[in-house]
Amino acid sequence: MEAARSDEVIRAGELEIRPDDALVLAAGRPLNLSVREYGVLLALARRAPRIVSREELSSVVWDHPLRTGDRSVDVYVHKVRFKLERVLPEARFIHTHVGFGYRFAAEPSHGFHTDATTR
Amino acid sequence: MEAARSDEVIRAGELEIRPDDALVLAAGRPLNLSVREYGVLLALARRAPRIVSREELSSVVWDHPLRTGDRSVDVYVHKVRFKLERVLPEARFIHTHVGFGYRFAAEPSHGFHTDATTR
DNA sequence: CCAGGCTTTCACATCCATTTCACGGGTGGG
DNA sequence: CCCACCCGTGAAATGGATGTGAAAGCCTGG
Repeated sequence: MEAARSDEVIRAGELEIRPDDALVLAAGRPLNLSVREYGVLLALARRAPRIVSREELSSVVWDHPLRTGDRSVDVYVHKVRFKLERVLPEARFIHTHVGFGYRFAAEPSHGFHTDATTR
Repeated sequence: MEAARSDEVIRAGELEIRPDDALVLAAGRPLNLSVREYGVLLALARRAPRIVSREELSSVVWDHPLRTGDRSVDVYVHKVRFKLERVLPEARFIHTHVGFGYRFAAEPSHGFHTDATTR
């Protein structure tokens, strides 16, 4: 065969991430993510259920500390959310913790009431 | 490099690859591919559904690492796509993942909507 | 030596990703 | 109620990656 692979696979609901293949599957179908989008998703997923700060995301995905006024992390979280919601509307994967950062977890989209899970 | 069992057959939609005979059938009809074209197609097909980087394609098909500025992989992907589309217009087999590489899979040509999830 | 196919290289077109900006809503403190 | 800060979001601006046609170089069978 070819190179040995670590066979790492991250699953959350209908989502499946295969870091070895740079591949993300949503309900079995491959998702087309850009490099940064993929980086953000993977970084969050690997650290679940921890809350990951923007600073950490920046240094991990962008490879440099977060500059003041830089909104790129927010923008990319938004892009990933958008693509995920498109394919898997029934679940939410990236949760905001105001003042702290973001947290990855597959949770049902519903949650009306003062959602205690995301605050 | 690609040793194989004498009965290996890869099928994807109307496409069939028989590595033992270096033969590619499109809807039952043999397709005429050059050595490089065949190499690219086979390498991608064997690694499906993985995303295969240009670097990997270069080392597998060309037998040497990808030099900076070398576009031969892109050119041959284009040639294979062209020949496949000519014979099987209803399906797309080689998908681009910008920043990552190419992925082999038989998918209907007619894109769904503005769906940017899988190009 | 010649012809034709294959391969490589190049130039340009196009598409896409990334960054950056702007605006607005939300929240919590005072 | 006002204000400072945080976050969501659309969109312009920018740069990089990929698609593509064609020229140029190679190789092999005849």
